[in-house]
Amino acid sequence: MTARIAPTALYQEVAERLRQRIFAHELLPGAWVDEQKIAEQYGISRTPLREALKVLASEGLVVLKPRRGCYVTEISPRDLDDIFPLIALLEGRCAAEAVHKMNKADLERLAAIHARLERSARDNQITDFFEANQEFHRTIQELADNRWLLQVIQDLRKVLKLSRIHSLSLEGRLQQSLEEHRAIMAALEAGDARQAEQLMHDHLLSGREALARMQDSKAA
Amino acid sequence: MTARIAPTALYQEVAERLRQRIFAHELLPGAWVDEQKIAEQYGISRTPLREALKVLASEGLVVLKPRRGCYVTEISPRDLDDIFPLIALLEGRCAAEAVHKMNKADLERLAAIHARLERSARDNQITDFFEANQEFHRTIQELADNRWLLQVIQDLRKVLKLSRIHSLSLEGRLQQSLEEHRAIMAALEAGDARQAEQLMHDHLLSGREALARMQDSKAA
DNA sequence: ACGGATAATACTTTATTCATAATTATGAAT
DNA sequence: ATTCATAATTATGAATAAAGTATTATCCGT
Repeated sequence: MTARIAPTALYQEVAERLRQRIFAHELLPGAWVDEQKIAEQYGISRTPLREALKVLASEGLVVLKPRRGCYVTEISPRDLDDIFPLIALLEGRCAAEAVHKMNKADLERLAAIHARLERSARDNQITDFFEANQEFHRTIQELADNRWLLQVIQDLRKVLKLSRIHSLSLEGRLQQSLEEHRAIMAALEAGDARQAEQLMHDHLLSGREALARMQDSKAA
Repeated sequence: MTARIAPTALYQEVAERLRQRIFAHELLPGAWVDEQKIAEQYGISRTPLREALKVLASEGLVVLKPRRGCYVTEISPRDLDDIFPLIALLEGRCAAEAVHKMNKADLERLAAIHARLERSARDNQITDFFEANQEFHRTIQELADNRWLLQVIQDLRKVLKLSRIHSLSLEGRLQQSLEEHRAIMAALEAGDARQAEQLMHDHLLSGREALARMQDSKAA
C-alpha cells in the first residue's frame, strides 16, 4: 500500500478532479452529470461522488435539481455583468488593504511577479503571461490578509472560470492589460492606497468591457 | 404519514434544521457534531446527514476535519474585524445600486418597513425591531438586483450568526441604530446613491464598534 | 513512577443494496 | 394522424453494512 501522504478524504479528491474537468470545459455548462458513469470512470461508489457534488453545488459550479440530477452551471451575460463589478469592488479593496499591510519584502516579491509579467509580454508568451497575471492578482489578495475577502473573491473567480472568457479576454488586450498592471504596481510602490484601489477596480472592469466587445464582434 | 408537500430532498431539510440549531446556539461553536447521535435523533440514516454537513461546511458553519469528524465553526474577534468591513463595503454597494434600480413602489415598500422599525423602537419591541431591521437590510440587498452580490452577503451574514453578537449589538444602541436607518432612508428617498452608500457602510461599521465596546466592558 | 508502545475501541469513510420518483416510449382511442 | 394514458426503465435518494484509521487506555519496560 502506498503511503497516503495527503490525508485528504476521497470526496475531496473527487471534487477537485471534477472542478478541473469543469474548468477545462470537458464538462460543458448545462451538461448533465451522470453519477453512475462518473463513479464508474473513477472506480468509486456513488456515495463519495454525491458528497463531492454537494461541495461543487455550494461553490456554484453545478446545480442540483431535486430528483432531476446534477447539471453544470450555465453562466449568462447578465451573470458576467453582475460578477465583474463585484470582483472589481473586492479586488480594489484588496489593493488598498495591501498597501497598508505589506512590508518591503512583500513589495519586492510582488515586483518580481510583475517583472515576469513584463518579460512574458515582451516574448509574447501568452500562457506565461496568463499565469503571472493570476499570481499577481492572487498575491495582492493575500497581502490584504483577510481570509473572508480572499474566500469570496476566489469563489467568484471560480464561477467566472465556467465561461471560456478568462484567457480569451486577456489575449486580445495584452498590451493594455500590461500597462494597467504597471500603473497598479506604481501605485503600490508609492503607497497610494486610494489610487491602487481605483486602478485595480478599473483594470477589472476594462477586462469585462474587452470581453463584451469581443462577443459583440463575434455576434456580428 | 404526513404528506410531503415540499419535494425538497431530505439532506436539504436536515441542513436547514441543523442551521437553525447552530444559529440558536443549541450547537455551540467548537462543539463536536456527533453523526450517529444526530442521525438517531432525526430518525434518519447517516448518509443524508453527511451530505447535509458538506453543505454546511461550504457555508462555513461547520468545519470538517478529515478522519476527525465535524465541528461547529468558531469565530474569532479577528474574523469579526475581517467580516464587518467586508459586509459594510458590500451592503454599501447594495444601497447605491438600489437607488439606481428601484422604482416608486419599491421605495414605498421600503418606507413601510422603515415605519415598522420606528414603531417597534417607540414601543420598545426588541424582537420586532430586530426582525424589521433584518427585513430592511434584506430588501435593500434585493433591490440592488444582483444575485451574486446578494449571495455573498447572505453567506457572510450566516457566519456572523455563529456569534451571539447580532441581537446583542442592536439592543445596546437601538436609538442610534434607528437614527442611522432614518438617514439611510432619507438618502434613498432623495435618490442620493453616494450618500446612501456611505451611510449604509458607516451604519454597519458602527455596529461592529458597539460590539467591540460591549466586549471590552464585559472583559473588565 | 513515568514514558513509550501496542492493542482495542470507536468513529469516519466508502461501498453495496434497495426503494421511490420521474421521464420516456409505446399503444390505444378519438 | 395526433394526443393522452399507462407501463417500464432508468436514475436519484436513502439505508445498512463493512473496512480502515485515529485516538485512547492499558501494560510493560526502563
